[in-house]
Amino acid sequence: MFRPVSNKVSLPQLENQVLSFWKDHHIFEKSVEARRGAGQFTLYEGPPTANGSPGIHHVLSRVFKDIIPRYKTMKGLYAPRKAGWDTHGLPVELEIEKMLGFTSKAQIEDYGVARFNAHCRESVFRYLKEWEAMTERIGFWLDMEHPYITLDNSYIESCWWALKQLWDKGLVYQGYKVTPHCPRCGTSLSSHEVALGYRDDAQDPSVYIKFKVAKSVYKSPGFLEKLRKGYGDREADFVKWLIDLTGEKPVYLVAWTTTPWTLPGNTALAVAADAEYGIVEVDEAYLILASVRLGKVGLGDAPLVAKVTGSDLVELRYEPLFNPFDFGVTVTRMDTPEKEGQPPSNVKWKQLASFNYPVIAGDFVSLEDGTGIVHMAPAYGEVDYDAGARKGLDFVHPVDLQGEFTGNYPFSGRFVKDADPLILEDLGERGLLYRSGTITHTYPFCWRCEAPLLYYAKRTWYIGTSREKEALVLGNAKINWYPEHIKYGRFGDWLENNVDWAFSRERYWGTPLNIWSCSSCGNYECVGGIDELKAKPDLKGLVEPLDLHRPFVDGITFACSKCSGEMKRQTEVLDCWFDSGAMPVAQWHYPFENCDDFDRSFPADFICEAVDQTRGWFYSLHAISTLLFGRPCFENVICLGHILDAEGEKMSKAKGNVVDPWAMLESYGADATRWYLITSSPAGNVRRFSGSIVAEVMRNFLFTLWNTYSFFIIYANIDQFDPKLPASPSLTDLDRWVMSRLNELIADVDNALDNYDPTTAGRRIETFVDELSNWYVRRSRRRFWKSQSDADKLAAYTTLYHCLVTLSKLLAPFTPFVAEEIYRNLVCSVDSEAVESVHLTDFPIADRAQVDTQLVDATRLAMTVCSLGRAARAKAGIKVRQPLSRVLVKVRSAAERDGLQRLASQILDELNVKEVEFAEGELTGDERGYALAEEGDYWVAVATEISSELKAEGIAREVVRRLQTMRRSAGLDIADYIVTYYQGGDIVQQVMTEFADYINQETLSRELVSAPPPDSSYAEKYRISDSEIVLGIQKVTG
RNA sequence: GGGCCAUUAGCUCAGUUGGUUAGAGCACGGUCCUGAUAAGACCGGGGUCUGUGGUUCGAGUCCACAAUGGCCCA
Repeated sequence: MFRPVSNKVSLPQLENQVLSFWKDHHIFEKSVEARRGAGQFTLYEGPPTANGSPGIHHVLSRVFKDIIPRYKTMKGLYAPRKAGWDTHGLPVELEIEKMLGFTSKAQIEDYGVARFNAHCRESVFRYLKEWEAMTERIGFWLDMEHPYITLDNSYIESCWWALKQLWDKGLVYQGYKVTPHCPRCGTSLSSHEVALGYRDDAQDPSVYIKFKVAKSVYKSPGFLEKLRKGYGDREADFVKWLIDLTGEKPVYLVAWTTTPWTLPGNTALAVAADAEYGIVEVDEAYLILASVRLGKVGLGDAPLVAKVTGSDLVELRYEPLFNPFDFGVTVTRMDTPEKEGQPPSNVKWKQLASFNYPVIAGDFVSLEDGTGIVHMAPAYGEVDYDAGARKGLDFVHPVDLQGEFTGNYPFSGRFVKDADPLILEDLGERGLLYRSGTITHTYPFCWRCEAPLLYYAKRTWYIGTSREKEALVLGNAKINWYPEHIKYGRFGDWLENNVDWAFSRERYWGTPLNIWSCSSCGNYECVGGIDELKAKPDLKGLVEPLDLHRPFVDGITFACSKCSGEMKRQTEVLDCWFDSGAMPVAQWHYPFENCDDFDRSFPADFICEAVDQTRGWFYSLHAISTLLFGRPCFENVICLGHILDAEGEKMSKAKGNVVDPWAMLESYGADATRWYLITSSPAGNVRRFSGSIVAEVMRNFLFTLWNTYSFFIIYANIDQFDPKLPASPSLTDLDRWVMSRLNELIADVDNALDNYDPTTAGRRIETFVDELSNWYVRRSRRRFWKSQSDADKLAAYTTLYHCLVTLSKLLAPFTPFVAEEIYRNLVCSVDSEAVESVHLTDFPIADRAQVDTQLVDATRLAMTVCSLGRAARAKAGIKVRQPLSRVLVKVRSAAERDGLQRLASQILDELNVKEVEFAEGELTGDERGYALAEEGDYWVAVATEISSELKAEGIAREVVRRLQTMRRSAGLDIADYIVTYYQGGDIVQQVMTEFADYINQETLSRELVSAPPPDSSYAEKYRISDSEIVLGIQKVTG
């Protein structure tokens, strides 16, 4: 006996029972262990950032992460899945800052880093619990007993090891990075934070500045020869020509800016090499700017003295607006300027005794605004800084982290924005201001304190990833991306445009930077592990038990290997993307232990995250792996599109349009949610989330499946079907058809999953379940219902049983709960030897020999014919219940006719007609007395004439239908026997006699009694075909 | 400002190498079928395939440009 099931099922309730079963019987662990020794399939779990509650988009990625390893396990592979949690980073800190009401780093320092970080640690574990609950409930099988956690000492130590490897390869260096900086909070902002604070109505100065060409430089003895030697004849000749042209009159290069406070930091001017520049004479002086901009700045009418190209101007020198040496500000320069195409080295900064302010060429120079000459301040702009690094420009940085001027300028001590007017006034007095106005434009402000953000160069540690660009690109060529366009699109472009990774952060809650520097000689040492640290000479400040976080590592010092001075740790922490990108090694505490585990699980077969991770985890994984091992660490990756709300808007807490996964899980269950996420759109697409479609999925797919299953259980139990009996040899065409479709399905699903396409696989299953329910079972009902137990009945049971058991296995990776329920009842209930879970079985293998494509094609055509036949009946207004004499079917070929002939009984039955005839060719007009429907090359006509015999038979069917409805209304069991009473006119009497056997059989009537129904019976009165009829049914006991 | 992706019925999505009249499900109206079904069948309304050009005998499909939305980078 199978366990009886109701056709009214609560899926969420069922799922909770299945969860208990899995837990009690350790099914996940067994599913993994059963394959030990087989080939390994590795999923790298991208660690969720545990700084908030999981949302529906997290369910999405976890479902796709789950389905592939489940499939691979059933295909016989050993697929351990280690959970991971990303616990460090600015978002965690920001939440604690918010909780404590802090707005600046100073407040954290005052509060105490130890206390602050303790809050961070605690908050992270609070969210871990929520994540674990969600993960379990959606059926994402993952080893959460042994997760990697990025805050563990062991994890941090592996990160240290990884960084030390890069250090030893000379890939780690210190440079400057221009970042948006809030002068009030005293901290840099992440790009996400910057995006929060853009205002498009910011008022700023819009000023045109005159930079005086330093003709005196060229007049110094031998300079032109020097220039000729260093830069070539062209530049030297141009300078000579310019001096000849302009004589003693001053020449100015005109540049435009909206940030006058950056002018003291100006050390170069950039021009567009190919653009035309004009030299105009104004008030006994010459001005140079792009020809196309002359009119825009009011110089359209000024006398044009000469035209030159941008490249002529390159290497021209000009006088500083503010000579840094006059104002007590140092000038530095990278010792070994980074040349194009050359790897960066450990840059040393050298203080200079003189300055050099040149004109350079830049492809970033726009002729759309300004003057075509761009003011460059390497300390205050990213483009400026990059140009400075490449061309070896001077670096002047007279502003402190509070945004106030240092040195002894007239405006020193002022906040930069307040200094703007003073700077302009000063320049104006010296005749260096050409024009001054204001502009309204978009500018970023701090989202916390509304201070204008300043772009600053700050000291930062870099990893020289661009040096390994070729390896990164070659490695990517070996990765399978789904969808494919990411490979050479978004991800490939990112690699092609690779820039060095600025990986240090001036924060508190993170993996501490494992670089110490000597306070005496400036020597740097990178420490690659705890034992290495403990072995350092004259080690001080290490407190046991060791916690590898700030502030506990901050006080650890040791003796410099070069000068015996005191080595102190650099105060920064690592970008948390370094943490997660190092997970291939750090999850195992490699190379300190578990080296075998690492070897076996590297590289991963599969990873899966959303598309925003191209610059995040996908990149950090790829970069670290390539730099450490020279190869990619993942082979296949599904890159998911984002989930938007029902209106196509991004989900955000602020908008209040966030979908709570628990609402879905509680209303419709995990399987419905999973099926929706898998099949509703391809993995890589953006998708709008719709709870109503989750409900639809539950009704249309899961309930159809469930009802097919419960239909089988009901009848199999009545007939005591034993699946262990040998399969019936007398399969009908209907059976052979569904077996054909089943084996096609297995092949399709297997193939799609093998190609990381669960969506196509799921949609195929959906089609099959529909066909199984609405054709196979619908057409087979009578076979299950009939009273005699013959070979045909057994064939139907065997076939449906096989389909359902196979479906449970095919569905196991998709809807693991309902698959488990169906499998356990169909298999385990009747076979104590069977494996206890569908997830411990092998994935079905398609048997091509069982696929009869001719039969499949013929059945498809038969379905079309039935569809047209029903349409024809509807047109004539004749119910399907009324039998008709014949149907005429027009087909295209003899082969089609033969195919349909084979299935004639199905067509007769479905259309309720007595015979089918086939015609070829066009309509002849002989179809009078027929109702007709056509589609494409086909037409189907049903004879509309109803003889008295047919009419009587129709009434008999009508009576059966009423009796069945009454049985149900009376609350009878499906297998209860009844006595039927009836009263009516002649026609009723005739029908009840003539069709007595048929009616008795269909309604489980022992006898038909022509008498008024007794009071104890269930009775109703109807009008059938213009006759009054009274029917009554009474249950027979015993 | 740059790059990538998407845009097909009210909603969610199919639509093969360009080739008859662009499909399905949901929702809506009507009729039918049914002792597995919360389902199903048939009919109906609902589409300038985002727009504009181009290539072609022929474009939802290929190309260019634009719009809208999303993501990433500036």
